[in-house]
Amino acid sequence: MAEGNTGGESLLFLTDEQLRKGIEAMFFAYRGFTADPDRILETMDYGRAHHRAIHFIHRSPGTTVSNLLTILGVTKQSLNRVLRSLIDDGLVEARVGKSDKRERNLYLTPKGQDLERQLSDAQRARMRAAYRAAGPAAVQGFRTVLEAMMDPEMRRQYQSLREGEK
Amino acid sequence: MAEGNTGGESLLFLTDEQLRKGIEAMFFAYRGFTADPDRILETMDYGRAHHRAIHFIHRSPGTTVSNLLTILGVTKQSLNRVLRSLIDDGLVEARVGKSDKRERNLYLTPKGQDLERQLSDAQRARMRAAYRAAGPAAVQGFRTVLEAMMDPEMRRQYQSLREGEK
DNA sequence: AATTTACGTCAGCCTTGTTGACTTTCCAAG
DNA sequence: CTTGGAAAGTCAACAAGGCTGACGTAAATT
Repeated sequence: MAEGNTGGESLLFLTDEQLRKGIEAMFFAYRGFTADPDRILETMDYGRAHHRAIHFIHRSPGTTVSNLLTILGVTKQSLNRVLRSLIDDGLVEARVGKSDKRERNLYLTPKGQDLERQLSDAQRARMRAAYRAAGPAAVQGFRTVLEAMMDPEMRRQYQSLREGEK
Repeated sequence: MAEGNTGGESLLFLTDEQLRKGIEAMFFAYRGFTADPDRILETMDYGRAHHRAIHFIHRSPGTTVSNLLTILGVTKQSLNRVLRSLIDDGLVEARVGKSDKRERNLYLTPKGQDLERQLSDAQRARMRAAYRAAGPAAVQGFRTVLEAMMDPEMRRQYQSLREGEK
């Protein structure tokens, strides 16, 4: 980490100007981040809300509705509208919980997995290109800052989602 | 770019898993990023759209409506609704263009500047905390990756907005 | 048996995005 | 000087996706 940054670690010069640049970088980058999936989604009858649901169901197959509510941070009425259309269209399957029959365990159907693939391929392609252009050290810094920017509760969600990985 | 990825980090292992982590980091971090201004805005009658307009008017005083349209990427009808409420509430002033009288040059009134301060103070505080926690090298990487993630046109917007700085 | 939890749903509201159509103003080129 | 077209504003209608509140049902928990 001994970067060419003004003598070792030094102090951070956090001028308002620098911070404002960071803020705008987030704004413009997030637009790019969602642009590709958005283009795919709008050809179907879906939006970003469907994408988010699909992403996290793919990510944690068998997750319950209330888990999803916590992660997405929306009301059940709002999620239900989205989930309903995905189930009706045969992209998501909701199985009654085995141990607790009040719960619904959510899974992507093969059709749902197809769409998930399309969407995440597009999003990963952009992320990959950005990572390549920026280099490994930058990637590390990118993730570090983003993690520090999350609300504590969301950081826990983010990190706990990483537990299951190899 | 002399590709600094030769350093101890070796080649980039861009597994789908790593890319997915980056994607989720963006998702959760953006939530944190907007959380503080959102809380302030909801006490008034404003939303994120008002925040964006205020931000970029503050940023480039005297900018025209069509400049703003390009930067924000929305329709004029959508922007107009937001702009109208800001003008009616006395936060924004629209002066008829001096050289071209069809244009409207937009400025924040003192009242508008007050709100801008409030909002950006909140947002900067979080950004500052994240930067401090992550360190200077991480900040550099953060900005580099975000910039690489933008659409080319947005990157130009982002960079041209930086020209005027000292 | 009573209460709580998980989920679904109906109804209605708001913000913020969209199209399409139309007008006014005004610069600039013919 | 006339006219074409750009810039801006406005009206109307609509959709996505947030929200609240109220209510129902089945299952688990106490």
